[in-house]
Amino acid sequence: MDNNVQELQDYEKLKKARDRFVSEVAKNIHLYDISHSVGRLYGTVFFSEDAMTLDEMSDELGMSKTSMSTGIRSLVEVNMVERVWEKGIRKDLYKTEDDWYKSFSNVFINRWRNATEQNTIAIQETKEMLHELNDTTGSDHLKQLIKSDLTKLKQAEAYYTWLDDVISLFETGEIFDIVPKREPN
Amino acid sequence: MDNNVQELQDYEKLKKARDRFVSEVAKNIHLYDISHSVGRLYGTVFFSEDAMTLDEMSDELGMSKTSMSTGIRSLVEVNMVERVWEKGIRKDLYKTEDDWYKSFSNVFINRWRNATEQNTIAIQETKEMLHELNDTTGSDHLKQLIKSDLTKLKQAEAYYTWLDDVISLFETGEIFDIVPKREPN
DNA sequence: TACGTTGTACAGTTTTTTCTGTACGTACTT
DNA sequence: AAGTACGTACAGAAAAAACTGTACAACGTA
Repeated sequence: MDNNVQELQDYEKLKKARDRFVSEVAKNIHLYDISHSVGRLYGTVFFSEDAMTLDEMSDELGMSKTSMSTGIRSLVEVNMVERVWEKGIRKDLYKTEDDWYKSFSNVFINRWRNATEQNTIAIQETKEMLHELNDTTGSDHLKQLIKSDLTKLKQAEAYYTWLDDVISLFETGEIFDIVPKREPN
Repeated sequence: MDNNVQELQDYEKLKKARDRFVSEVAKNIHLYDISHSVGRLYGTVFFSEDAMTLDEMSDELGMSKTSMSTGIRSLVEVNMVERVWEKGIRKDLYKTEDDWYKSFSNVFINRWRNATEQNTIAIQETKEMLHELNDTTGSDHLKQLIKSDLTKLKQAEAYYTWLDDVISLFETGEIFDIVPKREPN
């Protein structure tokens, strides 16, 4: 039937349209420390009408089920995707967290919080090492270098403290008082 | 001489101390889309008393001069490192931008601004494609899917608009009114 | 209990990224 | 003009990351 042919072509067009967006998301998702194809995976699940099974994702993306499994897991870990249950369905089902403010902020906050924490610890430890060295060494030149290093570290430390404050802004949700959420129109 | 031996050991300790910090920076620098070893390179230049030449970096890190060249270039491109001139020195000299607020914010802003822009464009285009399809298709089911897709895209769009606002906060420096810079103490 | 389904650990392969050495262009020096 | 020093383009090597197929454990079903 002609109608069916036309309809199939139309579905193809839908796919194309979706793909335009998914490709772009995938291209930029690395900013959230997520790989390109996991980004595509996210996009695929995002557009799916219903929650998807691993097999469906595998079909849709033409990739191994193993990849889907690990990919989805990493998305679940950062709360961008959640597992859902449906009566009578034995397979695991997944859907994207639909609040982007939540899902993306979340990833962002976790990664950056973690990094600043680690860096701050490293600064403290480095400072300690330098102080100790300063107390034990007899070399004036070395003491001079240490002094200069400490100055640099203190500046870095100040920056990380600030960054930490910024992250808190997001963590507490205060950011939404300053930059209000936008309503879809 | 015993004193010399001791002093050498002390310099080693200085290196170790610096390394503690540099390693951590390198570990987390990927959040700024910079690779691990370019992160180490940054750290090395950061601690150097004087501006460094490519050869010095190469020695210090035990890596090829070619790598130093490309690494430094990428750091210069994102304004984390700058080239400096010193009278009588023919080689290129580099030092780190010492205002971390500037250097890091800069990288961050550029990358994210770029991503949101591209994503927003993609959303617009996808929306157009969907609207067109909606106008031409005869399938009710398809129209339903399109409607659902458009809703999702509008939500994403709202999120990106918000994100764009947030980035502007940093770009304009307004963020510092809200979260003031910290003074090193 | 035997059998089929589903998800994932793991080892090996493929792909991508990073790193190096060579070669060469440019610019300074003599 | 010839010689030397310097930075980088480019091609290939090495390393890292991503992907796949196989095998198996867990669980449900007959």
